[in-house]
Amino acid sequence: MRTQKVDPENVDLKLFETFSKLGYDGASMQLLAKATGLKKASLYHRFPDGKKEMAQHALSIVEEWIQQNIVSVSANKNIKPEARLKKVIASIDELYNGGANNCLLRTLTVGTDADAFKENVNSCFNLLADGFADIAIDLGLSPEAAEQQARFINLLIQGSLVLAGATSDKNYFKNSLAKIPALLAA
Amino acid sequence: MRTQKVDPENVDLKLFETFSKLGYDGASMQLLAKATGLKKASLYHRFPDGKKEMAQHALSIVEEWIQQNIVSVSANKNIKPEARLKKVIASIDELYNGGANNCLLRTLTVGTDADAFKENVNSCFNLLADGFADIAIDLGLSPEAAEQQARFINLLIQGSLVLAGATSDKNYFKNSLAKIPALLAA
DNA sequence: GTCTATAGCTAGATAGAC
DNA sequence: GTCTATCTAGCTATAGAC
Repeated sequence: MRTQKVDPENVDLKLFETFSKLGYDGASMQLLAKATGLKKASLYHRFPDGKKEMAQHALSIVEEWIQQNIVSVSANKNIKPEARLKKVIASIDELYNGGANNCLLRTLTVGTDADAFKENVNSCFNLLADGFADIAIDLGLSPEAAEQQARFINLLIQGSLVLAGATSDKNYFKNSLAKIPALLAA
Repeated sequence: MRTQKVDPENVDLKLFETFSKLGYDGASMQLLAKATGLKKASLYHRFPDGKKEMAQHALSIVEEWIQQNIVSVSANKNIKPEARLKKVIASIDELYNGGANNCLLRTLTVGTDADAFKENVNSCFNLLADGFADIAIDLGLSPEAAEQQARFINLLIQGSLVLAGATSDKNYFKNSLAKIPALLAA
């Protein structure tokens, strides 16, 4: 196996960023090639099933990110739940660049091939909710209340990103993140 | 002027629906033609500036809808604010088909030509917020609190539509609508 | 005002040299 | 593994008959 001349992790990042910003239909192969620094044919070498595979790969990157930065952290009983919550909120702040970035889970649910991504998008939202619910339970909420609040946090984040993007006012996002601790208090 | 063989209002509706569902990049001229029942060339006759004008037109339809169903109703002092609120919530429920439909204001903010629609999308969100704030003030909230809650309602609606769409669970939307009255109580 | 036909281009995808 | 060159199909948009 030859050495890859372009760093795979950077390719991953650029695919994620481009699909997040432009959605599936808006992210053309030309733009993806320019963003990654690879020619189109090279992208097809890495992703033989084409653009759909690239978007699915971007989704899988998000799923791994959620596992590592939300689910694993949320389940770590060695850390106080308050501290875990602070960590996952900081991670989400970073993921969305303080509210400046779109969410891939949202942008991939609109377009001609939205159905192809729905299952994986749904499972990402479930993972996120599971993470928040884990912390909420350790903070003293009932499992039912924890799940309900965790789902509401997903809603707050998505709504704030839509409004922040549409109005260029990141405060929607910042304010929503700030509300989370109170929502999970017993 | 010859008679238009295809009802303009139905064309408007289909443009709105198609752009809402698929976004700007996903709504191809072919699909728009099929949806409206007009051939591509006929669509260009009605919208000489092409697809961008069609999307802007769909946006303007939404803006008019908001004026008529939210802003005007919210400002109508002849009706009790509680009743006005009920009406506008019912209208929003209808607009989004109980949470089954995407929001055009959201889908047009993602894609290669998102910048072209940002200003009008922003003004639609402002109109919506103004409507809710109007009612909130009449319900006894301070102007500052009214504006803050009205913006939060926009966020709730958008977030709930994203989650409802991604998970096929309309309860996200229904529950968010149900929360609105309490949010505007003095 | 609507249509058929088509121009001109870009899309996603592939072949084969290196 | 990456590239140039290219294919076909789809895209937006236009010309011109009716």
